Amino acid sequence: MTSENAERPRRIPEATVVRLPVYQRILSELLRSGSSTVSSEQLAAMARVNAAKVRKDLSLLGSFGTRGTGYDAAFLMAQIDKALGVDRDWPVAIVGIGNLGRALVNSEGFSSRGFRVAALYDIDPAVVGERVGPVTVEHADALAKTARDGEVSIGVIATPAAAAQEVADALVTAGVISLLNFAPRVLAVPADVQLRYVDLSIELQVMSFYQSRRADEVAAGGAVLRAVGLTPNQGADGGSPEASDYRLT
Amino acid sequence: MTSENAERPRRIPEATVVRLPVYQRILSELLRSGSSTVSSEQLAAMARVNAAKVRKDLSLLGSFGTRGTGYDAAFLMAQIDKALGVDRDWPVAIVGIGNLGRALVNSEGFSSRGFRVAALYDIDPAVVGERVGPVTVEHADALAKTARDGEVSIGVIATPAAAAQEVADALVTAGVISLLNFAPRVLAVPADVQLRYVDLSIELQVMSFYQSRRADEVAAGGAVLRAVGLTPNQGADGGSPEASDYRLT
DNA sequence: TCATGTGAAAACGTTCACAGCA
DNA sequence: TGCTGTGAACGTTTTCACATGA
Repeated sequence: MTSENAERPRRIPEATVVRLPVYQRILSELLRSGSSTVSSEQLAAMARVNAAKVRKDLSLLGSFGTRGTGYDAAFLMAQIDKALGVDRDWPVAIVGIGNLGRALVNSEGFSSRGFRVAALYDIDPAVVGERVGPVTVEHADALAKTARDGEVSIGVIATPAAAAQEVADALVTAGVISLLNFAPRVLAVPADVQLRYVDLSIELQVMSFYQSRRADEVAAGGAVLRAVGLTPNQGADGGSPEASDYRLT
Repeated sequence: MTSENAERPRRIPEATVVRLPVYQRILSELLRSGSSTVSSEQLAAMARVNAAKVRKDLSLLGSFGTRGTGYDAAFLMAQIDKALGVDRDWPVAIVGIGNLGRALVNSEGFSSRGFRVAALYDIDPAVVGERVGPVTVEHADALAKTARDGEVSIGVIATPAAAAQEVADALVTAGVISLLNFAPRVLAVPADVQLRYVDLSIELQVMSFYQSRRADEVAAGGAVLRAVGLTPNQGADGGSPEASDYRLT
């Protein structure tokens, strides 16, 4: 009962879902750099994953490649957009218009992929009423009304940690069921609300794990010899060419 | 040959590694709210995962719990810090001091977990020399020297997309082997450089997938009835209490 | 000839269920 | 009694290897 049903909607594993936007980014950059077709091997190198994985992922959406040639980049993008549901309208509200909120509003990764900044909220009187990017900042109290009117599909929390839970409550009460939280705070929301965290400190901790593990391996002497001394874009001496081959422009 | 070796360093799966910082955040909030012990069930509810998973994750680091009681929050935090390598010094450099860079420097999730802003870089003459947070912004040309002196362990890229690759090259050439990229650009780096993306557009696309999938289910009539109409902090009517029980203060 | 698409196998991660201990 | 720690069962994801087709 949804508009069209051209292909069977095979079940897409979560692991694939998080990779699809990565392929989108790569495809859009390949297109901008003039390529019109791309092989699973190229995609894999740029995404830093295995080529078979790329093929499996893409084959879940349908058979869009051409044997002996590869994939048509523009066509593939459109298909992934469809699978991700990005071909619909996604009005996004951002709450908290500090440095982070402003960075998000103006970020290139925002509008470039079809997402629409529908509303901005803050409680600071000095900010309310200001025009940031495409819209004017409203007082957070107005949130309930706007969201209830179906004018918001995804809520982005960019407030200080102390306000995050309160904002999440307000968004949920207003009927928003997808929250993206940039505040370093654990949020309590009902089980059927989609909630994702974007958190500098979490990322840094993961990086520190891998870097210190590597340091330990080196210290233990069991490590491979591919130590430091790497030259990214200086002439390759014919060693083992890997990921950085598919460098753009 | 590293300082101490009290427990065997069992191999920690990647999936666990990304959850450990989440537990850390929860623990630090529990501590602040006055709790000193925590059960796997509480941790699980707040992290929105299965309790068995929490126990498995933690048991990989050692046997730190007390049967019948739970885990000592402060002690557990210290153990996880050790496993993640966060107990070392992690000087971080941020390149690109726009709105995003400033938001990162001042972010609560930064210093609160022991990471240290060691250097800030930009190329805008209006910004170079300015003091932001704890340090003064240097010109990006100075990057090579500082980093080579071992003064940077993790590089954070917060520039516009157009400059991201160039900055990544500079960081890698300077010997930085862990990069965190906030720019919406695919980067080519040598295989042994640790590279992670933090990307609004990727997150939004994942959210849109799950929300549109849910919409499809509802439209198809096969969905559960747990539709909208949720009340997060308004009185519970005795239904099925779930995650939002463990709400803090 | 070259690169996709896909069964089948292997690796990995999650969940169950309960023994063991405070 | 209550909650951890963990083998064993289960499910998912990755990888291999090759048949298939442009």
